[in-house]
Amino acid sequence: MTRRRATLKDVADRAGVSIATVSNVFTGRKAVNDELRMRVERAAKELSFQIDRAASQLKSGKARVVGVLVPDLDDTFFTSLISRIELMALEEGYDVIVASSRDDRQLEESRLHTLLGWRPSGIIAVPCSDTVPTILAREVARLPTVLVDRVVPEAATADTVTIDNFEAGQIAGRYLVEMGHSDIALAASHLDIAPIRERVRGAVSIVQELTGKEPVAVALGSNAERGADIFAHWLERHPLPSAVFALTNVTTLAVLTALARQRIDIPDQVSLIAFDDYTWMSARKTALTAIRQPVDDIARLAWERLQLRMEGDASQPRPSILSTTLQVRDSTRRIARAGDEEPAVAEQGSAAAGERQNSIH
Amino acid sequence: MTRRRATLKDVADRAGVSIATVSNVFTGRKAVNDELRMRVERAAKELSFQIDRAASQLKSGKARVVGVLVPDLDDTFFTSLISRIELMALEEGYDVIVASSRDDRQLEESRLHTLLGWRPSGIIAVPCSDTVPTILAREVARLPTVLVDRVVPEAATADTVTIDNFEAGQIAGRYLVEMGHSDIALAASHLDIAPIRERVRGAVSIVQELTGKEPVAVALGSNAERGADIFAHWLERHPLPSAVFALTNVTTLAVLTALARQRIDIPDQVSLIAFDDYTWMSARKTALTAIRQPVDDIARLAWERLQLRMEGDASQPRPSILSTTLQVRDSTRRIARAGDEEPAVAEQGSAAAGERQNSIH
DNA sequence: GTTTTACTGTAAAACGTTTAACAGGTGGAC
DNA sequence: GTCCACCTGTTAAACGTTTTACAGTAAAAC
Repeated sequence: MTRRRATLKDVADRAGVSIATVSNVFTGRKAVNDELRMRVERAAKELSFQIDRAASQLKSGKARVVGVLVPDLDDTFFTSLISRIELMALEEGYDVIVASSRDDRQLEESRLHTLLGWRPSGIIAVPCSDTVPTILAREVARLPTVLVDRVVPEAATADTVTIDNFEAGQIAGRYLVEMGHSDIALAASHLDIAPIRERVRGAVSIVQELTGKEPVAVALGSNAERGADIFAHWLERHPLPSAVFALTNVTTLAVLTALARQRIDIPDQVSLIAFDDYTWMSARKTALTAIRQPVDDIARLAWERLQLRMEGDASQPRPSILSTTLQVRDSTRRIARAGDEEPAVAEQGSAAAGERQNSIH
Repeated sequence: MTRRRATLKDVADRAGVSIATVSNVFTGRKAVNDELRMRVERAAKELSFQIDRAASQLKSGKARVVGVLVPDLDDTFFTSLISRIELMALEEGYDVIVASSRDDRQLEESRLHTLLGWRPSGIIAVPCSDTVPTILAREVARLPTVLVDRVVPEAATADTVTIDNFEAGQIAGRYLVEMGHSDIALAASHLDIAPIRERVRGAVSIVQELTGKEPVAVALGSNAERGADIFAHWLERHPLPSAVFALTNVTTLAVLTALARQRIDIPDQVSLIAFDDYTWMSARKTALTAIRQPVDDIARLAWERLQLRMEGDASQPRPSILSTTLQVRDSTRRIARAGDEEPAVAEQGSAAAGERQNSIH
């Protein structure tokens, strides 16, 4: 019943040819007479034969697998990356092994270690911190590697694909200032992650330059529920800012949750700029103004770089830096500028405080 | 520079032992003298040696990989499934190969075929239609297989883990009727998918039993943006129902998008029950009442069943059916029942029509 | 008619592991 | 003192492919 799996030899015997011929039929690297080919194909189908990848890979040394490592498989940013990579990999005949580091440096190393055991043709990794995992740094000479998102391009010894995080911060900051805001909170995840720091730096620098005021950054972690608690707690001991810029999609969720819980209205009481651009962000009465990362481009670039490397390109590691765009929608209200014709900020602040009082009861 | 990868033999030479000893150190299936063991471990570290899985698997016949096939890697329901499976797999020392069938029967077969090439220890698959892929049906005797979500448990020849879709429809339907609704639209994805049909059947049966009216099902597909267009279009040629029950998280998104676009208020103009329960559903002023699938339990059960099979359990295939729960929040308004004290439904309908008129301009 | 060339098919040697079978040495039981 | 068991370590044979080298045949070139 549980019959042994068919091998090249079984097919060869049944078709009355040598295993080399069968192999040639399957790999196509040598012409095979039509009649024989058909015999082989029929035999293979009858035995539901399937090349054993382990054996194939062992002998040929070529793997047709890429490893993809991300910090969190529940974060839609990373899964949409994976979805796109999986598609391109499929088209080129590669399979994808996924691993999640769960934002844990140690797990990251160990996941990479087992990933490497597959002798993959390449690795696309989103590190969980901005120090490149030692195991990758060591392998980078022999293993095509592309680092995505959470990287400092200048420090990396491999190809990188990142967005211009500083610019992203600036874009959001400038827009908020243009809309009259200067009392701004930055909803960060972790301040020790390079791209987050850059987003903060971008926003802070432009807001400071234009208004003289410094936005305050709050670290909410990378879990939406816990982040909501932290932000709610923060709201209790600080005056309500006139605008919040969320620096990741998870902190966007955290901020929204906290705000909803305290019945603080967007954008009447506080304006919001979200990060990333997902369907749910527009599927609401007040659609969210958001900084959009070009996920498609990120995935495509990462794959293209990886492919080049897998084809043997040994040139200097190259950083690719993509721009984000601001999707203007309804969650950012124009308010009168502080110090302009009327003391709008104060008014806004007190109104908000009143409402909050209300909701905390 | 691009040095050859270290093998057992390299380590053995450097440590001055035989390759069998090195293998024993790594697999631990035979005791090795402490001193030798340490020599081996040091040599391995110095060469950054790593067992070649292809060779190991070829020889031992054991794989320590499971394949996971889902219909869509952009659907959070499936990715949260994967996330949980990956964690449990990790704990047992398995790696995970993911593949997406992109809701395409043909691609599904071909993805499964390549998945099988890995000789995985097991496969967890969410079929894209309710007919079990032929290739799996054929393999099921020798390959541990668990089918999840989109399956008809009675028809499957493998273990299945599903929710009680009929019951889910009933729960939502009953709740809507209790809240006074009888004019109900069902936002389905595809009506040819068994679980969707069951959800429809559940909702229709209970609503019909309690009110005599039959909810109408609309097929919106499995893409939120396109679904929103379809639903918007549907709204234009039908009177606004008093409630919508979305049967998947994607159609939830589609409905929300269409409603937001036409400025139809939830729950004032139309009530909504969402499907699945994600953070973004509560992170809004009117948090969504939703049917919650026990994703954790689904993933856990699927893994446990798979593990049993991988350990050799050859008993009859067993279906596991889990219950959903209704998370009552703010998106479903209580209205006066049709035919009761006041003609609320008609009033509701005309108000909605007016508003819609407005938005279509 | 002989030599080339081209074309197909096969034999056989790896690839890096696991693992059965064996070898050598030590210590205990008798 | 002999025998046996035990403990460690090694040898060598697979596993199912890919691929090189070669053989055989037929067609083309001379």
